[in-house]
Amino acid sequence: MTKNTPAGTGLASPGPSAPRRVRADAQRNIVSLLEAAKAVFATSGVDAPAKDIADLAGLGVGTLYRHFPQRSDLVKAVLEREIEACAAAGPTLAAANEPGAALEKWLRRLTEFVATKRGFAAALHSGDPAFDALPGYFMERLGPALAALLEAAIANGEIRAGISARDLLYAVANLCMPVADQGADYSQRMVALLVDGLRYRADANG
Amino acid sequence: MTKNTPAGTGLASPGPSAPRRVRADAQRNIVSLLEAAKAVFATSGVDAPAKDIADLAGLGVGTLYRHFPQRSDLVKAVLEREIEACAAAGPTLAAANEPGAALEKWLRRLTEFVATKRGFAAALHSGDPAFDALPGYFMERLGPALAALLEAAIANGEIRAGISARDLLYAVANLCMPVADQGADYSQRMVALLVDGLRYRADANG
Amino acid sequence: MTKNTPAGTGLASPGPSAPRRVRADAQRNIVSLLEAAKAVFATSGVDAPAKDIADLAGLGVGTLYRHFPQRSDLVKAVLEREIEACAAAGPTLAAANEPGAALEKWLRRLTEFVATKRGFAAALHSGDPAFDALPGYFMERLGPALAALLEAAIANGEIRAGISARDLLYAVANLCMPVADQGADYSQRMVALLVDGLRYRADANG
Amino acid sequence: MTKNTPAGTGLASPGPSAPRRVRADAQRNIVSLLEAAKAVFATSGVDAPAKDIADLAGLGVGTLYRHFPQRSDLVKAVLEREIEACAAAGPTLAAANEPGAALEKWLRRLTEFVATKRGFAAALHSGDPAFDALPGYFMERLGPALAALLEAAIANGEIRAGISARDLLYAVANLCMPVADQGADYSQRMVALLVDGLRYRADANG
DNA sequence: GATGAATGAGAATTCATTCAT
DNA sequence: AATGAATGAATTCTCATTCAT
Repeated sequence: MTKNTPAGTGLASPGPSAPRRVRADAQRNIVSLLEAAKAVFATSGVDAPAKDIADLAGLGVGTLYRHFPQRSDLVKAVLEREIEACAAAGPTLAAANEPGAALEKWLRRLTEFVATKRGFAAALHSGDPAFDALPGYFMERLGPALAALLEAAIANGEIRAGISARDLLYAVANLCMPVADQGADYSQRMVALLVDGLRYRADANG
Repeated sequence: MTKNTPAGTGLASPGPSAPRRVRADAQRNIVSLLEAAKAVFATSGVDAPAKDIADLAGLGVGTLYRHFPQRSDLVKAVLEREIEACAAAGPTLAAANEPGAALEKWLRRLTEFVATKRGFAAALHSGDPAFDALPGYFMERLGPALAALLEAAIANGEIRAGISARDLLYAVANLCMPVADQGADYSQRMVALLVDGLRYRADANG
Repeated sequence: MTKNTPAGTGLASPGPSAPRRVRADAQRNIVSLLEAAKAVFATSGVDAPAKDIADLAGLGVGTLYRHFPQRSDLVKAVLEREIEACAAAGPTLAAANEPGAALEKWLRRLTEFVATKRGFAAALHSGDPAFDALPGYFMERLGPALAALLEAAIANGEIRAGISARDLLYAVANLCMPVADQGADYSQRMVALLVDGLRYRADANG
Repeated sequence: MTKNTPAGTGLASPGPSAPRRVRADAQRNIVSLLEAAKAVFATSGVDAPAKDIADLAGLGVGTLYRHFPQRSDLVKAVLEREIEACAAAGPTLAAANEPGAALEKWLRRLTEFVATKRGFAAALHSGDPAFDALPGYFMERLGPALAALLEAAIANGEIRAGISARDLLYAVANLCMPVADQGADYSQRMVALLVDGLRYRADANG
């Protein structure tokens, strides 16, 4: 492992290129850190002091920095699995539903994920250069999944064309920002409204 | 005026209860501070160092704290006039347009204001307790204005019922958060989409 | 005073360009800091923790950083007066002695100063970019003084030509580095040897 | 060999008291570490992070600490061979040259060695107690060599008496400290000047 | 013997806020 | 009223050294 390689979740089995085994105790610590980070992010946002996270994990800050040299590495790792799962849900939903319904369900799922992950939306907006890479990562994984659903629904005449996956993705991320303790389903309602907007005059497509 | 009452814009004429005249030079300083704050907020966000604002105003930080003991007092004061103007535009637009068009135009105006005020949307979300009062203020002034427009459009059968002014207000505020340097009209497009959502199945109202 | 202007010793009376009066208490603090820095530099070298200096001065670190944003500003200020005095001694000695004797005495004086100022020589060599400006400052003030003495002695046939003021200045600075607790006059002996080197075959000049 | 005896270069054949053979692979690692240390010292000085050296050697830090418990052990080992060679050059030069010339040539050789070994001179001066033993080692090996050359030249009337080998050794070490990117031959020029100082009034000896 | 993970004590630096001038 | 000096807690990040694997 080179000097600054951030730790992944370590779940992937070592492929042919895997350069080095992760020691068992280190792996345990990484998991502790991720869990602690998840909890602290939820409580105090992604800008929480590194010490808080290390303390909760019962480890030294040095260990945190060793595995996650950049703050964004930690955030990314915390989100990694869930983003992946969300992306994977796209094809599944598309196979089991009408295109429009698949799109709606997927956006609902995305909303659930982002809205639950308090602090993730915030990280997307924090001016902190440490998070510069996050939006890109978010787009890279979820953009194609959404684009496919979008195209199918448009082709099927259920929604109108003209809105990019990118715009929609960020709109959802934005709508999930917590304000003034809205009810839990505020985000879902607003995203649903957005979807209705997509449906409005869908027949104007062709 | 008690020792720590934050300065308003000083535009209101001293009412019958006004205990103290604002000295002319103090008034000048308040204006300088507001202009400086506006500029700095736009550049560095509402969390910008107090010193930056005081420096730009050509004043000492002490003066800034005298007039605006809380950070949120300053933010509020900076926004006061524009929020007021936005609220006032409601009746005007209602008088000159069909209800649906009036709503749409007003939301466009609101979007323009919020989106331009980089940092305002962020302040709305900052966990900082200093800004706790901001969302309330925002709602208090603009809620009624939007509610009136909403009701008229619903009554006219142009949009469907079921969405509160509060939800919509925050949705706009959220959609105006800057992410990954979207184009300038991203916010307007998303808000328009939201409005289309309101129109979808408007006839299902009755 | 602009944001990062380091404090001088404040001894100069405010000339026509003096933009701002230094407050009396601030001036007192600056003096405390300089004295503390001098003591700490002597003990622990110029890389001593900022906290040590602030503590000794009975002030907060913030105050130290306010007046001396860069470490080198502090070092410079500590040395300023003595470097100045050393430079001033050049003409005086030249007026009262034969050229060769004047040169020798001046170098002796320089040696005394540098050797006493433990840490100064070290600062000159520390790779720390904060001190990048120091050698330049040292040269700028003392270079011309030495050059004048050197030229006079060469013209008088007492020493040979071919050694620059710059080389000699740095040689003295180097010879004053403390090693393995040499006796106090080690530096003087070595500089004297260097001067003898200058005298060797002085008549080869012409 | 006790648990923490630092590794030498391992060149000496195990004497009668050698309790343990150095394993071949350990010997290979020691060589790797010395080469890496040499390179890193040249680049970043003798205070370079231990990790940098271990990485360059392709080994773990633990291995570095096993063989060189103290930082100075490493520095000493890196210099060992060259210091030895320098010491050995004394008799050789003495046999082939007039005493004065031998002295001059040997000092030139010493200067070359010290000046090239960026960081060595610095280590000599670093307040770090880890290096306390270095000056002693330096003196112990080179002092006698220089003393012999010095005495011969004095006896021959070529230089004057009164300067100790110790003083001269440290003077060279000092003059080789890099300042303000002097030209590469600055050190040689200054040492030559010092030697001329020794020659000045050499006839006053007797 | 080798490894590299863990530790945690520093050190630098910033900035909101108070208060003497 | 205005000023801006002082404060020091808070935070980030680094690295020498130890020790479990």
